[in-house]
Amino acid sequence: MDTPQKTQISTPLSKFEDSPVFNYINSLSPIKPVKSIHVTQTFNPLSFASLPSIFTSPHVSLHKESRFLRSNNRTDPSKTDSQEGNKLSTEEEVAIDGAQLCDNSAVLQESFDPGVSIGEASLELTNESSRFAIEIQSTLKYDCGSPICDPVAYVTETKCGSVVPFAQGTSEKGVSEDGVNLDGICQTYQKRETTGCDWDNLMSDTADLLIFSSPNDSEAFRGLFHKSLDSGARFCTSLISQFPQTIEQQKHPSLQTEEAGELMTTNQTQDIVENKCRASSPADKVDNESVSNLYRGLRRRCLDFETLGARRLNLDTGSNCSSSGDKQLVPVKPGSDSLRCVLPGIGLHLNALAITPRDSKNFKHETLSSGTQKISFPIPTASILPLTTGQEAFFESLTSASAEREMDPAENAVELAEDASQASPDLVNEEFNQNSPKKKRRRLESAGEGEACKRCNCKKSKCLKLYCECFAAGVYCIEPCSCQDCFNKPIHEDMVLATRKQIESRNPLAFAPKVIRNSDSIPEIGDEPNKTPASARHKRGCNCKKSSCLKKYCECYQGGVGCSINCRCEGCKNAFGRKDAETEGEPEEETENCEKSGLDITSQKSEIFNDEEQNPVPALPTTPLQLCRPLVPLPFSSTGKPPRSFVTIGSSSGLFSGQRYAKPNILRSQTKFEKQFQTLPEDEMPEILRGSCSPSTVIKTTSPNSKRISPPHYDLGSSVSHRSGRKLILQSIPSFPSLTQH
DNA sequence: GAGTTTGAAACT
DNA sequence: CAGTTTCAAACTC
Repeated sequence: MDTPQKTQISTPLSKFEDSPVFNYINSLSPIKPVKSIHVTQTFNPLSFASLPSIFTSPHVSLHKESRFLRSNNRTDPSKTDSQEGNKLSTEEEVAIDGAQLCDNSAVLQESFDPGVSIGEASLELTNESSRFAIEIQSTLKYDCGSPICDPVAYVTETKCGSVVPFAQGTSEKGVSEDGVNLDGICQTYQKRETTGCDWDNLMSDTADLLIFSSPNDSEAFRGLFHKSLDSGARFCTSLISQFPQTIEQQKHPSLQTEEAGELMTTNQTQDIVENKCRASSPADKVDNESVSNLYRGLRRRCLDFETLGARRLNLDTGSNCSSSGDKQLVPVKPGSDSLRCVLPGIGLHLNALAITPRDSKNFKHETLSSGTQKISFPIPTASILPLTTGQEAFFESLTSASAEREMDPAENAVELAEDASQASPDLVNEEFNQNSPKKKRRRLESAGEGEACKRCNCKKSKCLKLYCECFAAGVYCIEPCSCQDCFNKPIHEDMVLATRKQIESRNPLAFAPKVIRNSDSIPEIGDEPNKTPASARHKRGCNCKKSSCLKKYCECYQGGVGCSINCRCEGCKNAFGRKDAETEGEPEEETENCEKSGLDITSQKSEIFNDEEQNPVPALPTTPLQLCRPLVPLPFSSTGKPPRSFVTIGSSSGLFSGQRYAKPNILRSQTKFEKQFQTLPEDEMPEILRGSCSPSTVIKTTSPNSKRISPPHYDLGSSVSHRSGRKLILQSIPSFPSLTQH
């Protein structure tokens, strides 16, 4: 019955150790560090089979999942207690949650405590990571199929004294099985329960949000990674700090450090819960839930960071978060895409920068298709890493998994548009799976044809007409091009510029992106269903007659956007959004917007952006984002090159960020257009906003500033769902304080 | 890899 | 603006 861990770790519980319930719980599962693999599993059920034995059971996930589900159900009397099979009652689970919270705090403390031993820290972290993964899984509701639960482990591991009460609280009905003091128990229990419930509810309720949020998290990770020295913990801390610190600070004024911040996460939550519990009114409970949800979302993010931080800790013995796990970062690194195609001397046009969901899509596609890859991924990584400890590997895998996770959720829930960030995953994937032909192919594509690295095959146009993709994209032809008699080279700059000028004179928007994408709304081109981002449309529309807008012949389709009223296509079946669908209910605002944007100089029809309408696929009710997204299979498969000219409008997206690419010679004439487009983001923004929802599609890792509006009804959730983790946090912050004050 | 299909670009 | 031609990508075999 007594696990070694229990003896060692659960000192505070001594009082309650004797309780049958407690013992029972302890007996259920020895504490085991959970491997990050779970995360992967979470997003890819298929991968379960391939899980290495190394990792502790998927059961945990199952348990957690069930746990969350239950929590959800809790509100709903008709909850299904498949979990009853798990020997832990709901209350127990609640207790576990509470324990978990405590554990988290403890873990955090320890992990960031300089004095803490690495091994210990890593263990803690591992658990945390596992939890995190589990939670994610739960959110996704993947059924792991295993009843086994680690929740116990939480209890056992819990270093918080609070755990005890929580365990006691297991008697939800107020009856203490142990005979423990009911008063204390009840109170504690209520707190715990609330906490647990809230968390659970949050998890389950916000499953959608989570899905979306994870990308955000990923972004956050990326951000962290980018800040090589910045620790994830710090990031988390900052996030946390934004939260109603008041409460926590009041209690822990001294907590200013990262550690404190993390602690605050849990502590605050508890405090809030406490307060809520004290307020017995149902209304309060509701509020509490929302608050807790907020916390939860926060916590989730924090966990990610925490994990990272932990990982760092492992890597950097002694130095907290001093250095970020580069390995993780590398894969996640948003800028990776840029690396691919950066070719010195080659100018990059806005169009070129514009898009490129494809790579990322491909990446996703591959990953999804082969569940094993994801799973295997962590292992190789671990092996690659110098890390000797399994935990290290674990962290590594976790990290990578988290990175993938970002993408997966998006895919699963809805097709999220891809960003540069995704491209990076692509790289990662490639790195780890170089063996597969697909990857190779992709690599070639990305390397040679990537957005910035278009390759043309012109024979008669001399690459000085829009026929030439390179030219159209505003880039010089480069080695990979198979063009003949090419004049689109720096050597012929004058000619190129002159030609461009000529073309522009004929059509000022000739070099403008054909598809304007909101950075946030980039549709995924992968195999997943897509939706057209509300803000993204082909400016001029297509004219397809035979392809039904289902092939790349269609510029709209190629661009990953739905057809609009601007299109003159026949028999439109654009997976990203059919013309007819769009026409049915497009707001006229769009038109205004377009006109304002100046893109419509050519008197192009206004773009219509209503994903919902366009997308026949029912949106997920819970998440605003989901609502917007169409679940259309992603058209672009691995091979797709980026569409000719797409512009991602957004803070981070390629368009402007793309300028980072050296754009030496390229067509200075462009500047005019560039200016135009630069204005676009803002102009477009209204469109985005107008769109019932910004297509959750995207996760622009790089765009912290992306303008976006959270859907009206979702206070917390909406904010959470948005891509940029920071952004989300900020949004949530305002609401949060008010809630906490309750 | 060659040939066909397709639709945008260019031209009239 | 509409019709035709040119062109190169996308696609098929």
